[in-house]
Amino acid sequence: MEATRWLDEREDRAWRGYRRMRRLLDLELARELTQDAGLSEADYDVLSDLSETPHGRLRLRELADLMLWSRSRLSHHLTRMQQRGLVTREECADDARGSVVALTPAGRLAIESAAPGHVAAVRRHLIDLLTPAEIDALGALTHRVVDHLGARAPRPRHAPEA
Amino acid sequence: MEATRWLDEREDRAWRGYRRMRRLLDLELARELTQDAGLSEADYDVLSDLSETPHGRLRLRELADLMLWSRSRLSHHLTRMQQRGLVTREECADDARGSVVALTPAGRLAIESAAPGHVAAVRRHLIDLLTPAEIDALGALTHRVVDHLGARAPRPRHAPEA
DNA sequence: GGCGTTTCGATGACATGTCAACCAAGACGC
DNA sequence: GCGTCTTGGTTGACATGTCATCGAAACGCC
Repeated sequence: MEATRWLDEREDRAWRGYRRMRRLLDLELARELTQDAGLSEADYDVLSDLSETPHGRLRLRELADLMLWSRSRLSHHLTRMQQRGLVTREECADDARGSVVALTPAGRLAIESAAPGHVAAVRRHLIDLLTPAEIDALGALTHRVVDHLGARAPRPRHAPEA
Repeated sequence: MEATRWLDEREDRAWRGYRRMRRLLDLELARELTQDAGLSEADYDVLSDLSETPHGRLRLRELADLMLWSRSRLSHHLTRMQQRGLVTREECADDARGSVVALTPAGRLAIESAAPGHVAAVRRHLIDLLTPAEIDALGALTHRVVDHLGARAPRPRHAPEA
């Protein structure tokens, strides 16, 4: 057990800033999204990912992996979105266990109406506040961290554990 | 209504990277924290903020503002932490409505045992992956966004609304 | 002092997320 | 084909977060 390397002043500033930004940005984006479009961020992300696929369709598992959600969470959430008419579940042709999530016309309308406002909010509260160099730096740094974490994310079959 | 300024390739890369990092980092830090210290991130933040004050004490409202939590959320959470013996509520001398949250010895022990491991994890999965320049850039950029958002956060008394 | 307004915190109903258990069906070895 | 193991998805119990409401106390004005 070695002496802890605490964060120095600059590291601490970055870490605290990150956490605070995270929280404030979340609150504000969620607030605007509910107010302007009647969607939660979760709803938006589901609809957004679906709308980016060829036919607005994805296997439940694929969508869950894409969003880094548990299947359970997604299943519960889809049930609620289905009741609101935003998505439907269809049987899967090539795997009788599976189900396919599909965007309804209402769902497509919802995401298409919500997107411009949401993107504008993302710009207003984040992107447009950054210099081009900062945007590139943020892109580089986040992807590096994602790669690092991603490597350990999808735990191998039996989770050998260190 | 003007044409939407969608995100260009670099902006999109930064925005997606940010969201993905956010999620993965959260999952991993939370996982390690529960495993190593039996604390949730919420627990950790409460204990951490308390331990940074002179006597491990804060008014409930102050703590809520500091954490950007609603009072209701904090109140519920404290009830649970109190049952686990990590904090206590005390009456407030100068304001009979108020209550003061105080760290118990067990609470202080918990945060002091958890901190080194948590800081190490933050280093391992984020800080140590960044160059000094990136750390400074992250500090600068996040604080700018926080200032921007903070200005509109604490809604004025009667929330005049635009 | 008395009255209306605001703040503090707690609470209960409800929305959302997590976890473990489950069933059904594919995959694989033989 | 037949056991066995793994995977896909659902479900129910429970943990956590949100929202509206409430009572008590402080504040401000007269």
